[in-house]
Amino acid sequence: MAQKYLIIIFFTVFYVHLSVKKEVGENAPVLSDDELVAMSVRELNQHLRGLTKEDVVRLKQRRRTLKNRGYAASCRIKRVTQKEELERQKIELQQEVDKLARENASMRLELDALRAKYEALQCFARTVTRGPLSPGKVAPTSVITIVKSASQNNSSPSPFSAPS
Amino acid sequence: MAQKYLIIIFFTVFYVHLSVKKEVGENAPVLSDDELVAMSVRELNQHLRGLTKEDVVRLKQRRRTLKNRGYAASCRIKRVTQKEELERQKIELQQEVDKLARENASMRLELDALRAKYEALQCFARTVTRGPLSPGKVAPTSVITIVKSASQNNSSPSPFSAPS
DNA sequence: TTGATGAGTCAGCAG
DNA sequence: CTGCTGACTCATCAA
Repeated sequence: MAQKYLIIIFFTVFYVHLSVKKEVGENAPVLSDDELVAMSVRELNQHLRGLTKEDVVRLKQRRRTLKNRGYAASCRIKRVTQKEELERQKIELQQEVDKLARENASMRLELDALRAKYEALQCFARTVTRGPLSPGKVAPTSVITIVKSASQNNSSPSPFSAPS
Repeated sequence: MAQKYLIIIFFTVFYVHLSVKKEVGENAPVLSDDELVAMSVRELNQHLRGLTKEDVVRLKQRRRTLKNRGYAASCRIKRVTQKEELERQKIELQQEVDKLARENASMRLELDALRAKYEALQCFARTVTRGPLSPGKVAPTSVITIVKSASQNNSSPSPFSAPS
């Protein structure tokens, strides 16, 4: 009857299984996970003396699994580290953009102001140079005169201020 | 003897295990993973009719596991998507920084050039205005005269170039 | 219950 | 072999 053979097979399988478990139960506790994973190959080989071939395989597999656990952890840490790094760089670049934009805006203002001053001076120079020649038609241009007292105790006073 | 009981226990355990496997073997193939995972709860309940309580649990668990597989996949996709997005934004910001820096540099050149032109014009104006009056000592105070030109199409040609 | 995510496990690749 | 990473599973949390 088939069931009889099944029982025998099951028992056999389980006996093997049990005995293996027992051996593992006797030998494995000698090494903690931390010890096993931190051990060098040479140290490991010394602990492998007098063990079943199967036990050796089993122990090596446990070591590999423990190592993998660590690799997985560092993989995750690396992942979040890289992400944080990316975000940090992004913030840094954003700050640089802001700084440059501010510089840009202020320079644009400065440029506009200087252009205006330049043009004004240009007109003034025109009137001065051309005025004496033909006082008649100076223009449809308006004239603004600004007096600025710049020098306090200047030995060689300049009639014109430097551009702001 | 203990082993006798162990055999009985093992056999019992395995008999249950086997029969369960058999039931799964009979019922599971009816539904593919894709079908099961795509099924609504209501549809699922209809397929659950006439199944062992244990089978119901098993089928629901398989469904949950399949769903989880999908969740894990979208989690990974999301992760790489976010990373790509971050890198994209970083490149974008870097380009903006470059653009602003270029603008900045050219404006700085323009500003310097204009300042030089302004000062040259200023010197010229000084010689023109001060030369005739009193080449020596005019005053401890500086006077700036700014002329604002309002008209665009000036009929009279300008002796000075416009600011570049 | 559903969806998301950290951790652990395994497969499989690269050095 | 060692280390890394994608995929899967499970536990666990939040909605």
